[in-house]
Amino acid sequence: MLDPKIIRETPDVLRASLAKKHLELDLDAILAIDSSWRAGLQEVEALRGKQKAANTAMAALPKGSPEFVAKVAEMKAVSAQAKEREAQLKVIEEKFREAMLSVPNLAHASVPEGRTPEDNVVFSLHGAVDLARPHAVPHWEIPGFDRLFDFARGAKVTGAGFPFYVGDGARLVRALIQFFLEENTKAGYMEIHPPFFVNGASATATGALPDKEGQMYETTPDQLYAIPTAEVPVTNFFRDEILDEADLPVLRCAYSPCFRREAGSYGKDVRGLNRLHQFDKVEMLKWVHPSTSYVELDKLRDDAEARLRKLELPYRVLLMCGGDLGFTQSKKYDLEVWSAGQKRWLEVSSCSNFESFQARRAQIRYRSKETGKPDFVHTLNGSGLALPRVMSALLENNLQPDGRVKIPDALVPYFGKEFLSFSA
RNA sequence: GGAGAGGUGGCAGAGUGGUCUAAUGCGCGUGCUUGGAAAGCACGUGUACUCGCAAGGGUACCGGGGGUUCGAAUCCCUCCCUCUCCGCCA
Repeated sequence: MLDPKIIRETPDVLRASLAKKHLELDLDAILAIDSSWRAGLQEVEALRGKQKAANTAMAALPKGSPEFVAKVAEMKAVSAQAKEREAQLKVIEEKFREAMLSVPNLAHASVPEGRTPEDNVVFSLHGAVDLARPHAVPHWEIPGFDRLFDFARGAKVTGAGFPFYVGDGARLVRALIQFFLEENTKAGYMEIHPPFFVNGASATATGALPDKEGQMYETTPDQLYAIPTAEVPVTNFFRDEILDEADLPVLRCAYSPCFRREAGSYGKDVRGLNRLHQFDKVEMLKWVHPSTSYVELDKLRDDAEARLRKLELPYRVLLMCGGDLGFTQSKKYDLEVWSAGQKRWLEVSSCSNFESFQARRAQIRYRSKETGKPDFVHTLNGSGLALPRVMSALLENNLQPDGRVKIPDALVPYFGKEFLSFSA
């Protein structure tokens, strides 16, 4: 959520940002709701004041006295009017709230112009892509792949996009989760193991609702949402709290499975491990002082990159253009790993600064030492990392002539052996 | 899932229809005192929205929502949460 003052006092700033993000919004309608809300509020407050004054006066009067009875009759009318006006105000308030939730976050000045993913800027490139083996195959064509990554049985038991990981496949998942958690903890992110379902309030606070309603699995009859990312429960960890400024920045990491309906996805993007309804991810999150959030974003991105470097995977960093930025982000980097068999880049991490957008929705603040007053923190998060596409790259890039997959040195202690075998 | 008891400010805890902008204590802040500190004393100490150039006003908030009433922390309904006991169970 944006500060209503931005809409009210500097609508042109928002208009410029909307243009950069290529989003449409009827600002004038929101401004009209806002001014009618404020007019109504003043009216209601005046009536309330009248009631309060009468209340004080009546308390001093004898209960059955003529003055008292007269006052009751008089205040009955005021009370009825106040009730009516309040009901009207409530309707307007709800409209205003909904309107505010439909306002996207501002884009940062450093976000490049552009409309489509093709307009994203290649921020940096790491590792030698031409080292990739020319004869590498997509991971789903590797002999024995189906034994370790059992999509058929997953489809039977649950549905498409819910694979079983078997034997060395399961071992690889476990090793990567452990590896990522260890590395992140060493980098200063305290580990959290969150709930995998959240309520509507939490989903709204991070922007998953109402923006991505159809993308989440929803339970009945309890109306809980299966988390699309650990970002949702963990960001809400401090919901409605005021943090101590001295504790900032707060760093956390969390493993969770992620559940996404991915309605509307199709084609080669969804082959093999590229896009699943359930996948594993370790997420990194930060709550920071507003003055430091862009420095912290760079550090966050570098932390995510460090995981890929340690796994010896070639990758590139994209700086997302305005049109590809998303509803809630102010600035975002995507990390893409090179997948030698598919000969394409696969997104494995997304590092974003939300500034105060999430903090305002979730009411996460810090108390400023300077003013003594609470102010909204800035929140950031980034994958560190998402597993399936990292596995795609590992399988395809590290496939040996004998059909085994070389496990990167850094991962061996977690995997327990140097090669993954499809025949085991 | 069933029965019962609860949910009040940073914390503890009083308040069962009217001056509650919530007693009292603790904590915290400033000052006095002191060589310095403690103790003691004095004063202060929530959040949000809104009006105003400002000084300074106003309104709301006692778990959430709704109701009764001229008036609700207080009465009624409902939901959520916590605790105790029972049932079921990894």
